[in-house]
Amino acid sequence: MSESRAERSRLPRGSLTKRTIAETSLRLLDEHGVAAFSMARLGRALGADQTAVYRHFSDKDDLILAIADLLLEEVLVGFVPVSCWWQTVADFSRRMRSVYKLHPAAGSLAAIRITRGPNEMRLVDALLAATLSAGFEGREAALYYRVVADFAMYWAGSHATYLSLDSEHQMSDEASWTREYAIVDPVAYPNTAIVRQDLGEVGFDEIFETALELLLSGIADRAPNPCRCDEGHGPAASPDDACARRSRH
Amino acid sequence: MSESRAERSRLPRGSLTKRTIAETSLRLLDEHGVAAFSMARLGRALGADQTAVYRHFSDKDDLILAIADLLLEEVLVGFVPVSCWWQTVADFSRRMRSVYKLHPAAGSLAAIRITRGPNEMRLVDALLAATLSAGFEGREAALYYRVVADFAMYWAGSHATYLSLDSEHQMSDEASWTREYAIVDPVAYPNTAIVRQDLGEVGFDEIFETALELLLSGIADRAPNPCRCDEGHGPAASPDDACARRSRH
DNA sequence: ACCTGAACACCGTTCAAGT
DNA sequence: ACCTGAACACCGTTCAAGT
Repeated sequence: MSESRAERSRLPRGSLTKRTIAETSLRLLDEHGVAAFSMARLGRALGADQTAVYRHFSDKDDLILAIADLLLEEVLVGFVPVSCWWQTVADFSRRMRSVYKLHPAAGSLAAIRITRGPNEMRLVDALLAATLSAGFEGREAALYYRVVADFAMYWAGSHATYLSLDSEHQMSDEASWTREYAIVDPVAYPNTAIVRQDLGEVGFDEIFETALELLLSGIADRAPNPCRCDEGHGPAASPDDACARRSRH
Repeated sequence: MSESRAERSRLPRGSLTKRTIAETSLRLLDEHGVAAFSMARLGRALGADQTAVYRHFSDKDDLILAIADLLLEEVLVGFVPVSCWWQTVADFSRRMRSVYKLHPAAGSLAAIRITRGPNEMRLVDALLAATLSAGFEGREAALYYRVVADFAMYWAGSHATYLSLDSEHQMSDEASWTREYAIVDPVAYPNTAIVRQDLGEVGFDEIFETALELLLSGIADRAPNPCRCDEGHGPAASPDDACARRSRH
């Protein structure tokens, strides 16, 4: 935490770069949330005047795109496309969500932003490779690529936004809102009353994994090529579930 | 547009209510976007001092929740749960997204916010009725309810946010970003190069309908009860596709 | 009880001036 | 070429004063 300095001397010439500014922004967002992400606080954290950032970014939105690219870079760390397209898409979706959950404030700002940077291009190409290896062609390949890419983006972004709002309102418990339904009026809302106990016990991880499995098994049903792996597809997909479904073709 | 008044006299006593303030906010957001949604402009639009709003809402976030509830109210207009759970869930998801697309600025602010108002409770109960009628019970019913509710919320919110950003950056064409991939380097990104022509031709409506159909057909595969309707399930689901799948059980 | 308006502590961004 | 700092036009919110 070198956010404030008692005495600040003029910074040496090339000490501010796009990367250091973006990294410092990300640290600031991680530590103090969206509310603390102002140009004034960023300048202080950099040991520079707040307006020095404008030499490197045209405006705050431009800086946010650089932060979004940092997140994508983190998604790419350890992401290795494999021959099985199911595994590749599932791995990408999980990594995307993990990184956004690790950086909820940055994730909420980066959500659905298109950076057009090399990190994004690499991810797009890897996902398209998976879609093509599933046997889809042309327009259909583009469609299913968009479906899985948007799915991963929207869920990661939405969960990050939720966590970001949550920590700002200091409620921390991710399932707290569902507990409010436990005291619902059974006459006005009979169906809610039936599952009132269960609603609070379903967590975001399980919801995400279920949605992911539904999506991928649906695509597998429609894909010309089954994937080339013989085992299960991760935590939520048991072998006899996912692979048996694919072997119908 | 009565946003500005040359001369403003003191407002009569009960002329400001939660509802009129929320409705004026929604109109302001629709007409001028998120950037124009300030307490100062809201006050002017109401013909009142900007601080008068604080008599009715504790802060701006409280007001945003009221706007979110207005959107849910609009989702409920014409929403009639039917005996077929597939149709009910599909109808809700489409209505949710339609309303958010009609109000992109408000939708981007309302995204993933929980209002706990009666409109929300009614929607939750209707979706739970659908899930239960599919034959799911207890914890599993709660899980599949959350999957479809979150799906609808995240896609509606993300598309609204995208449209909201879009109109702020004045690019309007929803597929413009995909065109940039048309000039991609085929050596560095070989898979992208293969489908470069097709990427720009896939629209958000088609992506959404495909994702919805994948999700619902996946749930139908796992549901104890097929739904009780004999026809197709809307624009994207042809009879021989959706209903044939369900009749496997 | 409800609306007003001055005041406060912030914002993002611009631009002429420094080094 | 790069960083500084005063300045500008905004923000959301508080609170004592009006009616």
